[in-house]
Amino acid sequence: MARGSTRPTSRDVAQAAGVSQAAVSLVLGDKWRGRVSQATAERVREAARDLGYRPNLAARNLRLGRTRTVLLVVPALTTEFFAGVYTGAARIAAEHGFGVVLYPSPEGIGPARDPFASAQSALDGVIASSMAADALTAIRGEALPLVMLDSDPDGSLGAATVNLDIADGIRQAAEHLLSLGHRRFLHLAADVPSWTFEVRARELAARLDEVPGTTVRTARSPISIEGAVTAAQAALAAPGDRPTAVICDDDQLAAGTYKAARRLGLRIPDDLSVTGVDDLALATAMDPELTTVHLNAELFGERGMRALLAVLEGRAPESGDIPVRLVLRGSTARAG
Amino acid sequence: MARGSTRPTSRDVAQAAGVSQAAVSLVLGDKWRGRVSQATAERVREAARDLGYRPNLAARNLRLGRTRTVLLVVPALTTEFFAGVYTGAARIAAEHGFGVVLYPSPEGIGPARDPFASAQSALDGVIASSMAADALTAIRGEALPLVMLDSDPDGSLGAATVNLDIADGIRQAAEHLLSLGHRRFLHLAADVPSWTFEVRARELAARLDEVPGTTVRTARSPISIEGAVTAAQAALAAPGDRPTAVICDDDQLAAGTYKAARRLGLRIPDDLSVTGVDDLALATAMDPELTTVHLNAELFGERGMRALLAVLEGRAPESGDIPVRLVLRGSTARAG
DNA sequence: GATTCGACGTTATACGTAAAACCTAGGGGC
DNA sequence: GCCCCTAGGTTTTACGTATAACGTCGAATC
Repeated sequence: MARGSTRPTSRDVAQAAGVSQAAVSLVLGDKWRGRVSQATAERVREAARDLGYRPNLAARNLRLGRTRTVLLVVPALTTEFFAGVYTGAARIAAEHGFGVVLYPSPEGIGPARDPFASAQSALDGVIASSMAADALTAIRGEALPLVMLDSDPDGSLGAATVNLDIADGIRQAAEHLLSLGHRRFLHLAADVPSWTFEVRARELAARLDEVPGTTVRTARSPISIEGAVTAAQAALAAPGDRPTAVICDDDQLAAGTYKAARRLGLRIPDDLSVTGVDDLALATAMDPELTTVHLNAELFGERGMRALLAVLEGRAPESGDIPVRLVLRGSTARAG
Repeated sequence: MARGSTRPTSRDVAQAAGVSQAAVSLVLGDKWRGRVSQATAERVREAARDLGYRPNLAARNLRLGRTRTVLLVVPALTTEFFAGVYTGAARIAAEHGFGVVLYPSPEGIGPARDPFASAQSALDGVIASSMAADALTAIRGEALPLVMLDSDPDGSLGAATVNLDIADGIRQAAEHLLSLGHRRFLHLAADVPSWTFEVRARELAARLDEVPGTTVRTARSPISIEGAVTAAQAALAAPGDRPTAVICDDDQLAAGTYKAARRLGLRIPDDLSVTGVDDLALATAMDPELTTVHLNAELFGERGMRALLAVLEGRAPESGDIPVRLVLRGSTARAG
């Protein structure tokens, strides 16, 4: 195809078709109705095909002042959750002629590298998870159209937000465990400063406060299976009456709790009920399968992208949280 | 910062500093030794800072004809393996002033969407996993500098390859199980056409053929925990002497095998030994912990990026496969 | 005192595209 | 016969940057 030398430009196509460069631009940009004859348009398209012409995106972006590319800033890709968010966002983007570039907040790449230098590409807008804390300040400075995922609607300084109804999910989990007779809880919380985790803590405390006789311990852990093992083990082995139910901020923490329970000789769900949040593949791989709050990651990404498109077009984004639901499996049982 | 109107250009900076646009370019491009006085350079830098100037990447890319951006094409982001590859590649890229854009091969986005349209950005080169099959033909057509990950060194048409020494890993696993007395094997293979899986099958067959009295069944499964459950269950329950050891193409398949074993009432490792490949976080979360071939994903990404940089500079990429090692844990035991 | 030279800049140009402004011929209306 | 309109193009310009080519002025060389 490419003759080894340099890529063909629209001028090369014009020459091959015997027209001006402007005509090529009109035809290929589909703006030729009434400006170029049917026959000429066909000649141009044929020449472009023969030469293997691909428009130079740098030139187009420069000319148009926009790139039809948005950045998706995520905390990490160590679980399939944000992969799902990306899939949803990319699908909607593709339907509107946009591309999505992923920016996983760097761990070990360097101290808070600038996402915009990294993407090396001008951007029309940004979708950012509130969990990608170190990238957020840089994003703010750019004054780009911005949609925040799982972020405080009041504290987001006017940026559009798209949220999962995580409060309702935690409420469902608490309700479920209460109805099974549990009264002594452990909240295994993610040690990450993000609204989405603050909500979990607030909602859980609020609900359990309403029920007389309940107690709740809180332990904090980094979001990883290994980290959760030590945190859960310490919290479960602490003096005082042992909790009978553990509410984990996500499925990885729940997996760590399983391992901690094994080490302590506790059986799930007989001695200890456990719930998670996310519904990763991990959740059904464990023994017993994990009762967890299912999050629709792809829908989350879709809604995020739709909101950004709305912002870009000056429309108001769709409002309302995305519903979630507790999936009952084998890790929860009647308090013994 | 940006006054709500439009972003400042190098010309705005020039005006603010009382110099020409060319001088701004020289100073900010660090090419001013002997061409601009120290004092003027400082004035320019200050003006740029005050205005919040950011160079327009589209313009720079157009002018230079390169983008210092490479594309990393991966099959999926459902495990942390390719997240590690990205981290390694991005680290090396950053050291050389490059950015890395991730392109997860689409599942459900559309029929083989063009990665280059998607990235919406001109690219200097591509690093592609051989597992991202549907994207590969599009990549070939672009005649871009290309590095293949885990691809057949002979069949890659001259593209540079960087490979894990997966053959050695499988050999270590087979050796380990043979030394424990196992003779009846199940190979749970990934149902994905990729060199990296062909190598596993070939190497395993070759090693077991050398030992008289061994038998090996093969089952194929899509790469997911759920998919592996059915495949492993069927293969283990098939008529004939049951295998005593299962060699899985990756850890997700191993996790599925655990679940299948539970359903069949088989205990690991007493009734069944299991090995995997990858060493995901999953591997140590399972009970018992999984004996598996540890792959250094970050090093893999680093080597891939280094090879691409070499290609871009016309040097020969470093050769030699990346070593791997079997990590012994609790899922393998003496054949009963 | 003419020449050279380095320090310090400026002017001009090109990258490839999109689109506004312009041109030309032929036909229809009056 | 003149005017205007439309179809079917072309010429020109601008996007913002990097850099090659070109000045200028004072000091140093011979």
